Amino acid sequence: MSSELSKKYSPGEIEDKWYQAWEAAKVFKSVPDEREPYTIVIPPPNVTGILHMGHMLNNTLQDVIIRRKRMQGYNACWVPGTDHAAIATEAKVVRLLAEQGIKKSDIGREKFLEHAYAWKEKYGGIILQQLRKLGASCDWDRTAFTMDPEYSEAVIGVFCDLYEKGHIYRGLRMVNWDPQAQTAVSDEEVIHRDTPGHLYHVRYQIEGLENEYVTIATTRPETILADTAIAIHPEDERYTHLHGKKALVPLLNRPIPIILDDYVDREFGTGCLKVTPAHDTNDYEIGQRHDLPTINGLNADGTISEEVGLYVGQDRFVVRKQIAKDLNAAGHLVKQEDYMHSVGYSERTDAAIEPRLSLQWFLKMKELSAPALEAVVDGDVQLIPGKFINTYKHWMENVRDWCLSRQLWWGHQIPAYYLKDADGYVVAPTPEAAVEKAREKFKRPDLTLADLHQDEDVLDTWASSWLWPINVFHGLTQPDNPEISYYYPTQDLVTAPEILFFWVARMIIAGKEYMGEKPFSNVYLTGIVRDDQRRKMSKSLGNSPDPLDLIAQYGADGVRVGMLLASPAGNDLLFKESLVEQGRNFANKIWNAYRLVKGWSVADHPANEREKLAIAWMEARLAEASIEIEDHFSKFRISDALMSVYRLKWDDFCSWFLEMMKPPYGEAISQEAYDGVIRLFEETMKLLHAFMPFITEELWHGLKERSAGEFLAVAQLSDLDKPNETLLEDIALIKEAITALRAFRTDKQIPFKEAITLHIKSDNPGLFQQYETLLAKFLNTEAIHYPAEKVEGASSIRVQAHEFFIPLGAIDVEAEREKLQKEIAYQEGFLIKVNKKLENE
RNA sequence: GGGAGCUUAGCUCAGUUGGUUCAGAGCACCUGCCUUACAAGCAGGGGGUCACUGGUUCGAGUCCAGUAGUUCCCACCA
Repeated sequence: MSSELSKKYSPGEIEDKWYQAWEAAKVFKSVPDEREPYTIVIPPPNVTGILHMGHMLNNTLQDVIIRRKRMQGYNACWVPGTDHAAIATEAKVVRLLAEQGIKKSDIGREKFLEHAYAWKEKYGGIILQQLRKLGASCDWDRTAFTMDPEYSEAVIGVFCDLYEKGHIYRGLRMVNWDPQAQTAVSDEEVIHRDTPGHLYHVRYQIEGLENEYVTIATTRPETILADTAIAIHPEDERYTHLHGKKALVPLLNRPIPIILDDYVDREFGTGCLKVTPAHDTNDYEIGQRHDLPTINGLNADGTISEEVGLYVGQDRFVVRKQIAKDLNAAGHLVKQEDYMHSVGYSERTDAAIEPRLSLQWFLKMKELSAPALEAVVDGDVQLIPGKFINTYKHWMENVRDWCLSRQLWWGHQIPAYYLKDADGYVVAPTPEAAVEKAREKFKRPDLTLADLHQDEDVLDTWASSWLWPINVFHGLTQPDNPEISYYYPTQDLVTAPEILFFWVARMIIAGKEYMGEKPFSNVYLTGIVRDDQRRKMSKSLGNSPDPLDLIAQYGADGVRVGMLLASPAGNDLLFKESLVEQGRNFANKIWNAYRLVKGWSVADHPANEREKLAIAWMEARLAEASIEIEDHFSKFRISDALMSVYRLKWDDFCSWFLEMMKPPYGEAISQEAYDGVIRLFEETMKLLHAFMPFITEELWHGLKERSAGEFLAVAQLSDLDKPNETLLEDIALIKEAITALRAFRTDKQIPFKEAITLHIKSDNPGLFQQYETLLAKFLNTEAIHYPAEKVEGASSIRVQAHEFFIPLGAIDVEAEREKLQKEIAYQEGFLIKVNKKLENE
C-alpha cells in the first residue's frame, strides 16, 4: 500500500483541496447559538494591500488561536475585512493616475473618487484571497470594509455625537504637515530620526545702527524669510543693550522686534533665537505670547510662498542651500557647522515634516481616554506581553488632542457644512439634517442645500477603524442587535505594537464610550518580522521574501510552523528561510510516519505485551503533553505550545512509540495494537491541527473512513485521563538505559544485527523485567540476566543507580586497541599544533 | 533630555513565588550510519563563571545597588 504514497509530502494540491472543502462546507461560519463565543476581529489590512511577512505572522497567530478554540467547543468567530487606509490608498491612486498623466486637482473630487473606487474594486481584497492560501479560518460571510455604507454611517454618526458632546472642536493649530501627501498627519504618524544637517550662524543687523549685529543659530535658514521677531532671554546681560530695538531680516531688510522671553536657552548657540511663528511649534507659542504676526513662508507642497517675496516657488531644500550661499555673499553668514539633529518624517511618505499652521478638527482626548487607561491598568484588558503596560500608561497619561482631519478625498468626508455667504457651520450626519440644523441655528428658514458646502477634508483612518470591533457587528447602527450582544466584547486581538496607540488604545476608548465595555479581553502584541541581520523587512531593502512564493515552495503548513517557531510575543522574529525549511521537514516527517503506519499488515490477534506497554506509555505522554500545551496556550505562548507538539510528534511518537510498535520484519501487527496506533495518530493530528491545518486534515481523513461533511477543522479535542506518572517515570529510565547502551554499541562498533547478552545489576530488577520486551526490541538482546554481583570480564555502563554489563566477548579487542591508538595520535598531533601556535610570538 | 525593557550554549530564546524537573529547548556544529517510513532522515556527542562588580541570604540566572553594552517608547533646544 505504501508504494502508492510518495516518499516526500507535496502540499500544493492537498492544501487547495481542503481549503475549498472547508469553504464549501462553511465550517468557519459562525452564528450566535447556545455555545460560548470566542471572537477575534482581524486587524483590517489596507484594502489595496498585498500580503507581506508581517501579515503572515499576525494572521497565522490568529488562526492558530481561533482554530484551537473551535476545537475546544467554543463558537469560534474570526471576522475578516479591510481598511480603506486613507493616506496610503490615496497615495497609490494618485501615483497610478500620475502614470496616466492625470493630476488629482485637474479632475476634481468626484472623478477622483471614481478612480479610487475602481482601483479598490480591482485590487481590493486580493489580500483576503491570499489569507485563504495561508489557511486562515475566517468567517468570510462577515467580510467588512471601513467604507461600507453602514460602517460609514457609524463613523459619521460618532463624529456628530462627539461634536454634540463637546469633545470635538475646530482650531487653528500647528500641525505636522506632510508636503508630499499635502495633508496634516497626527503626532503619532511622525517619526523622528537623527539627521545630519548644519547649524548656520546668521547675523541680523540692528535697525538704525551701522555696525551692530545680533547673531542667531538655525538649522533651517530658509525660514529666516518668515521671521517675525528675535527673542532673547530677559536676564541675559550680554544683550540688555538690545532691549526695545529692532533687527533687520537679512536679504529682505524687513524690521522685526527684538523681544524678551525666558523660553530662550542662554546656553544654546548665541543665546539669541529667531522666531518664526508659522513654522515651529515653540515659535508659534512665543508668537502667541507676544502677539506677533505670522508669515506663512511655505506652500502646501513645501515650496516657498509668495508671502516672503524671495525664492518664491522653489523647494525648501533647494532654498536652504541657496540661501546659505546668498547669506554668505551678503556677509550675514558668520559660520556654518555640521550638526546632528532630530527631524520628523512622515510615517506614510517619509517626507520631512513641516510644522504648519492650519485649521483642523480636533478631538479632546483627556476625558475620553480616562476609562481606557483604567481598563488596562486594572487588567480588564490584558496586554501580552505585560511590558507594554508601562508604555501604554505613559502615553495615555500624556495624551494630546487628536487631529482628526486629513486633507484627502479618499475617506469619510467630515460632516461639517459651512454657510457659503457667511461665517458659520453646522455638524450633521446628512446634508438634509444639516440644512435643517442650519435653518434653526442661523434663524434662516429659507436656507437650502445649495447655500451650504461640506468640509472638503476627510477623517483620519483611525477615526473609522477605532469602531472596528463594534461595527463589524453593527453595534452602532443597529444597537443591541443579537450579534453585538452575543459577540461583544470579543476575546483576543492580535496586532503589532506599532499601532498600540493608533488603534488599540482608541478602540478601547471607543468601546468604553459607545458600548460601556472594553472591546476585547486580551491584546497579543506580535513582534516585527526582520531579516537575520535584524533589519526590518521592507520593499525598498528587498529583503522580504514573497509569502506566496514561500507557500508555493514549502507549503502553508511549513511556512506557518516556520514563522511560529521563533516568535515569542513581543519579540521580533528574525526570519530565515531555514525556519520554513524546518517546518516543511516536519510536515514530511509526519507524512512518513503516516506512510509507515499505512504500510503495516494487520493480523487479527490480540496485542502482545510490548504493544500494550507502548500504547499505554504513548497515551500517558499524550495526556502529559496536552496539559503542557494548554498551559502554554493559556499564557499565549504559542511558540512554546508548538514546540511541545513538535516534540511530542517527532520524538515521542515517531522516534520512540512507532519504533516500539514496529512489527518484526515480515510480521504483522495485531488489530488491537493497530487500532491503538491509529487512535493515537488521530490525537496528535488534533493537537497539531491549529498549527498545521492542511496536512492534519489530509491525514485525519486518510487514517480512517470519514462520513461526508466530517472535518478535523471542527472536530473536538478529546478529554484525556490524567497521565500515568509511574509509567512515564519508568519509561524515562528505560529510555535512558537504551540511549546509554546504544551509545555503547556505537562506540564499540557492535553492529545492531549482533545480538548481545545483557546483565542488569539493580536493587529493583523487577522494574526492568517489566519492560524486558522493550529493552529487547531496542537493544537486540538474546538474553537478559539479573546478577546480584558485578560481572567480571564485561564492560559496564552505569545508568542512575543501575549497572549494566555486557560480556567482553562481544568486543573486538584488536579493533578497540586500534581505535584508541588513532585517537592518541590525533590528540598528540593537536597538542603539537597548539604548542607551536603558542610559541609563536 | 525623560522613561521602560533586555544582556543565559555559535544563533534565536525558555527559565513562574531564590533551594535535585536549574543550568534547558530548537536550530547550527561534531562523529558514525543511504538500517525496506522518512538523508527534508537515523543513532550518538561536544558546548554556557547565566554581561560585569559589589551586596542581601545558610543558599542567587532568580532579590537589591552600581557599571558597561543594547533595544524600544516619549519629548525635542533653535
